[in-house]
Amino acid sequence: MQTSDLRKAGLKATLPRLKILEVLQQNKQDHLSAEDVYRKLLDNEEDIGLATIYRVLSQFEDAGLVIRHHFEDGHALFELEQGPHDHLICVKCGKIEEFFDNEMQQRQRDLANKSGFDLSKHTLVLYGDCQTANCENDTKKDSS
Amino acid sequence: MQTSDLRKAGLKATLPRLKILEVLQQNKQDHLSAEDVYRKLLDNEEDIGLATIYRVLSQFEDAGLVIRHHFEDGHALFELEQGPHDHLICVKCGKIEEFFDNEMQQRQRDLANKSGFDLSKHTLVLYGDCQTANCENDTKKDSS
DNA sequence: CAACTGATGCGAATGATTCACAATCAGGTC
DNA sequence: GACCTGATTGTGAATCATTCGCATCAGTTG
Ligand SMILES: [Mn+2]
Ligand SMILES: [Mn+2]
Ligand SMILES: [Zn+2]
Ligand SMILES: [Zn+2]
Repeated sequence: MQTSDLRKAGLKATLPRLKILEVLQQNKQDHLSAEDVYRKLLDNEEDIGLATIYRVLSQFEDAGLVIRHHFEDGHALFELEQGPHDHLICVKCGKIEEFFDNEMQQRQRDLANKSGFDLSKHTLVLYGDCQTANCENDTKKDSS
Repeated sequence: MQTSDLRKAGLKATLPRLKILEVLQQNKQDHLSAEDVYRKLLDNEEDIGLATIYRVLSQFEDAGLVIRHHFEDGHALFELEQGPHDHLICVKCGKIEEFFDNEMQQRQRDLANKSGFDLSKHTLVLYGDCQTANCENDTKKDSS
């Protein structure tokens, strides 16, 4: 039960929070907007106010449970914290892939230090053409 | 004269466009919001509508004259295109430094290829504590 | 310098996100 | 278990950055 996850984060285990966490866990692989979460909850007969979703996602972010991204369109996308990784986004179909490269992380740390910064986090997004068969058709509209 | 820059980009050399371009050139080192540009123009007695600034900045972006960034707050910041470089942002004072690392770029290309992507651009931002004496006071856009 | 066409300026519209606040709930206390 | 109290929620209104609509205006071309 994720009740303990919430308690551990210093948050009361309320129903909205449990349901939102559940949606995030069921979509580990995706990057969801607040609206996406809202819709998925509605599909599940859970009518939770959009403002609550925004509030809870921010609380989760503060608690280190989720990561908020601002990819190129400026809108926020959320995902469950699952360890460090970076993103590869297809500029044609919008597909988002994840990857992790230790050597790159190391080099980033070195570069930051070289400028006198104490690195705390980073954002790396690679944009390109995924060149797959089903690209382009599937134009930027995935869910469920 | 930057009139030729605009013509070359296929844009009419109008006064608003020339003035906006001028502001960008006078602030090469900064990353300006549309509002910032608007204010700087007002300071210069140039009263250009904010909507025009947004429109022109987008046109400049399409023409490859400027780069639009969405750093963590989601709001757009613009800068004149001046060749590839990445950013280092102080999480305390908001200072933005630039750097370029060829080896990193190479590694990014390799990683993208490994996933079958044809890399077209990337975004790398390192966040950390700049640890300088005038950090924290200088708070450019911070509050709390 | 007239005509054509695109560009501007304004204010209204939009869309994502936040706020205000009264009603409700979770979690500890007897 | 009932009670209390502060935290949390739902609702709608408010905000903020950004975009649109449209009447007017200005560059460019010949
Ligand atoms: Mn991810
Ligand atoms: Mn820059
Ligand atoms: Zn694709
Ligand atoms: Zn600093």
